[in-house]
Amino acid sequence: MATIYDVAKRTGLSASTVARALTGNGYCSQAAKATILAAAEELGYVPHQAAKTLKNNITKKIMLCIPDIMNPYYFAMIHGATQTLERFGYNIILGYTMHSPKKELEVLDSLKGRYVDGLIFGSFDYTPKLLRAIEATDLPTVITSFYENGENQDFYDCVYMDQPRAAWTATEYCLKNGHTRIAFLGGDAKEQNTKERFAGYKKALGEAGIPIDKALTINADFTREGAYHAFHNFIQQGRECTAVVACNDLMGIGCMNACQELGLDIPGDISIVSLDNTDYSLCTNPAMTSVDMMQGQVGEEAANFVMSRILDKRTYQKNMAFSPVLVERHSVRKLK
Amino acid sequence: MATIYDVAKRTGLSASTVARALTGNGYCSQAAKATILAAAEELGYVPHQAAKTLKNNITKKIMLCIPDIMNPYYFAMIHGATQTLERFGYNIILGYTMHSPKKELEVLDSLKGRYVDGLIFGSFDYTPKLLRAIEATDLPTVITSFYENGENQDFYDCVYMDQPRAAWTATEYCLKNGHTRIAFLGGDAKEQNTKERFAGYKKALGEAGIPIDKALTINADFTREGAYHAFHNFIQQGRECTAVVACNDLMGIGCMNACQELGLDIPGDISIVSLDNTDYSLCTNPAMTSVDMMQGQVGEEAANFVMSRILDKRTYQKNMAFSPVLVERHSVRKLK
DNA sequence: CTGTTAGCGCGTTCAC
DNA sequence: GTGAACGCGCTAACAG
Repeated sequence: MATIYDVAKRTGLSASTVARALTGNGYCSQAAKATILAAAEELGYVPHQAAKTLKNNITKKIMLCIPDIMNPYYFAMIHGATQTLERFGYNIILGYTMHSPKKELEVLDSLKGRYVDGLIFGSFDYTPKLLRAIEATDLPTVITSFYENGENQDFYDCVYMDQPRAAWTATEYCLKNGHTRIAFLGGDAKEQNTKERFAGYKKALGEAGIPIDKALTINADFTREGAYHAFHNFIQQGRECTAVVACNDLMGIGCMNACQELGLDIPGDISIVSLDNTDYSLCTNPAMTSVDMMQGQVGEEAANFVMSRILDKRTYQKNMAFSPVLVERHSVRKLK
Repeated sequence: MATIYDVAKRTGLSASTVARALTGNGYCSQAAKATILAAAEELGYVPHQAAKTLKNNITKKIMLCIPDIMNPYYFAMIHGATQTLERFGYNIILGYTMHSPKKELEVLDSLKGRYVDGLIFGSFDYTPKLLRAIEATDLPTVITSFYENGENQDFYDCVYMDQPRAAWTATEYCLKNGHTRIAFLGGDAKEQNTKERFAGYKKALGEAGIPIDKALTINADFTREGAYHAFHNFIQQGRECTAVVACNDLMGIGCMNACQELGLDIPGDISIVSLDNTDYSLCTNPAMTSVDMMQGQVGEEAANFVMSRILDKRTYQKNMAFSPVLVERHSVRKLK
């Protein structure tokens, strides 16, 4: 690999002149610059990243940390973030926490080696402990949920979908179509994610004057299989509902699978609305009505937010919430 | 950030003793080691990655380059590679070539900055030019297709699914079930990927003594929408087939969408087999028979192959082909 | 067993 | 305008 010293030797100039010519910082005659550029080209000179980093502490890399690589929910986010960061000449390092709090802390700990300039972090469940670990990295950070730390909030931004509103939108749509017995199909009730979505569901029912029926709350695990079994049980226990709000597309599909097996028609017998609006909702038959969570935009803005912290050295907090958009398809029956 | 010098000062020992204690290379008394470890812990010392890299030229990063982030086909591959590399303490840097030859060359060129130790590269279309660009990176490389360069093959490995065999398997399955008018739904006929799959389709028909009918070849673009329109046209032009071999799940689903809209029953009127076996094939109704391309294993082995080039300094070529496995579901009618 | 020294490649002083 | 010199943090060679 050619270094600036090779270029210096070739041109008869010194290494520091070469450095100035190449970076554009400091004085350098036009003539010298031209010969240097030509020589660099000839030698195939490319600056050594590690040497630059050691000098300026700039890695040109951002870690994007997500709970689950196989979940299509995150595809659009990765896409959006990648596209935006590329314009800044930044690369993404993928972090993968496998839905495990322990793994999250491990990944964050490894970041202390300063091999990235910033962090975009997605989790199902923010805790004070997690936030402390994020703060300890001392990295410009954006989290993809809204979370109030209580104390110091300035070290991270929130770019997120308004989760309660998304669930509210789905529930409200069922109500508007005349449904009153609406089941909620969520994940672990203790995780922030499910809590927020449940809150939106509850709010919509409350506004319609319908009390919460605990028997209509189903807790699964955000997977198709999990939801399939959970909904199968639900029906076999004799529970009755005319509509289901599923907390993600995967669970919406699991629910559909169960209905098909049990001979229940969709939307004739059971209506389904899910959250996410990934491509999965186009694959089902009938196509599934789903609430778009705009993960592409979340990824883009999250990237813009980290970059503004890095480039403009912003040190105060900025948050940005997106509002969900319901995409109507054919999985909900109009009762009125 | 604490450095070894901070630890040295704290313990009253020299920086090199600290380095030896921390890396485990070279002599260091147990007593010294204990105090050093304790001090390092206290100070929250973490080695600076860039400094290490500058010294040993080891980045502990692999670039994984794929054509399309939104395509679920690649997610199992990312997953497999990530899991394997993690065991080696390696991270993935995501490269995204957007299905564009120009972008591929750009990404490869950027790699000359030596910010990764190895490369796993996926493309739809390998060309001599592309291979030359890969060779120019001078990086241990695995490509996820089989491609014969003609000249120097030693600088890269191939870890791949046997594509012709995958298409052969799908076609053979239709034949075995009594179908004879079988359409081929592929991508751009000029790209290696579609060519290989078409070859398998052709071989299966040939073995059954059925001539290729050009009218039954449909060229779309590997997307759901593209396949939807292409198949819609196909039917409206009055072309007739009893089965379709779709080159990926997305196109299989597009084909299903078209059938549903045209009032064609699946599998009653049209049978569909696709390649990929992503989670998408479980979302449809009926569930889609699909050929598993084992992308998870491809990702894992590709990672193992790069690592063996890096760690064991292997310089000769190794290739590995996987054989596809058909996963039978309910989208194909048994005519006999 | 430990400390001194030098260098990885680059960028930024500071003299000239 | 340009070059010499130094340091980012770490490691390896050598000397003690």
